[in-house]
Amino acid sequence: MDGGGETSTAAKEARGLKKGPWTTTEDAILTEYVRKRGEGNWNAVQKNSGLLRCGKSCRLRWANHLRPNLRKGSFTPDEEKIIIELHAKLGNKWARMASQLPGRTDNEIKNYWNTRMKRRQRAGLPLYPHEIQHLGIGNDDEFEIRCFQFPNQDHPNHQNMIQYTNSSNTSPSSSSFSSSSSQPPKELCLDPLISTNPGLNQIPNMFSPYNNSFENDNKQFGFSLTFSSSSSSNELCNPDQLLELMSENLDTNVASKKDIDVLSLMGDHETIPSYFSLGLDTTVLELPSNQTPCTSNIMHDNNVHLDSPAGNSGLLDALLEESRALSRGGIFKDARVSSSGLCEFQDKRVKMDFENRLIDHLSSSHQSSFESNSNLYEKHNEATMLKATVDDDDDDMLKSLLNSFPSTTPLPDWVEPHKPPPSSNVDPVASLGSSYWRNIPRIC
DNA sequence: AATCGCGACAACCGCCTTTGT
DNA sequence: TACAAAGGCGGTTGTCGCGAT
Repeated sequence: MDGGGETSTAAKEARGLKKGPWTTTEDAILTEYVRKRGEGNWNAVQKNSGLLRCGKSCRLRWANHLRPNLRKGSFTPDEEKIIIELHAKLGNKWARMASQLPGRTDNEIKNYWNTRMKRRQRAGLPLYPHEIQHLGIGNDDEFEIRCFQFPNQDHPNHQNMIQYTNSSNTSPSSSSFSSSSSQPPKELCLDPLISTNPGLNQIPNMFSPYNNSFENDNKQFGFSLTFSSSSSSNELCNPDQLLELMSENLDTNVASKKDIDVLSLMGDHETIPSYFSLGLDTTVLELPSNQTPCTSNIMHDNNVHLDSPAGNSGLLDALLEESRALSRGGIFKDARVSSSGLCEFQDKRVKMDFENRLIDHLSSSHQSSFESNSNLYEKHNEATMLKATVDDDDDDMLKSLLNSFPSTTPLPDWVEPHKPPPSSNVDPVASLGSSYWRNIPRIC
């Protein structure tokens, strides 16, 4: 985490400064020096102690290995949980994370995280457990937004994370906007296949426009969705009815997973990308380890901006390339409007992603009622978790889900309010696509 | 027994920020 | 205000040990 600075390797060697692992003798000298003179003024260590190490190397050695109250050994489960949560909240701010973990160094945390990331990447798992996504934007004076494309079955070993840092004091609450005031966030570029953290700003409203086969009459719900299923119901039912229904629709094999830990189901069994947070006023682009920085702007089709990698690992090159390819083709290359006017998505991941987002949104809107009824809450969690694994063709389930929430359910920010059907001379596919891309904010 | 892959860890590099003059 | 030095940070690389093949 430290070192170099103004002193090049050649210069150090020319000055007779040592590199490489520290010996116990050097450690003893440094420890004794700090004991006598205290921390700081590290460049004076060499002069005053005879230690042939540059100041930064001394500081690093002291901070990471010699200073008192350091905790050694593996991270505890609690510490791991904290790290994951902090990373979801802060990104690669190792020093800040370390400040939350007494006795741990930024280097330790960074090493842990990078190792973990690689491991999960190989396993095709998302970086964050599902519940962590809700922590993505905290209450700090700054918040960061990350977008991820997690590995999935179609794109194994591809992982993308772009982090946007808000330098203003914009609060999370002020960054979201209601559906009625459709003020878009500051532009961001997003991979269209990357899903959006529920309740945060907007995402592609690929389901909303010009569909009428299934339309919720409730004005407060105020949006329409279309399903290929021929059945429809405008009856509202309560959440537990939904849960009953969802449970009934789960196949027995899936239902047998009831004993599986809920959180692990949420995080590790997702088969589609389902995390990321959107934010406003993005000003700084940061890229964690193994990720690709934006260095030059490339404008692709559909006004989506993506940046070319520079000096990154091959992994990120691949990720960016995939992202670009998806952007060029557009998610709507798979969208078709059938003769019946139903929007069908050939890429089921898109639909599943939408469904899961909606589930998250609706459930979070009713978190309090769930929490007041632990059994119901547990059931809901179970159903939600298992939803990710059930047959995504089951549109009845989603329909019932939508109908099941009370009329006071707020409209997700990312669902466009219901609009009257367009005139017949409007190409529904074109409308859909333009609507979608219009709502893709950009960065860069 | 040799090799390979992987995880854990330590250390360095280069850049940026802060501080002092 | 400008400059240089010191300190801090994130990214990257190298090494070592261990288990699997």
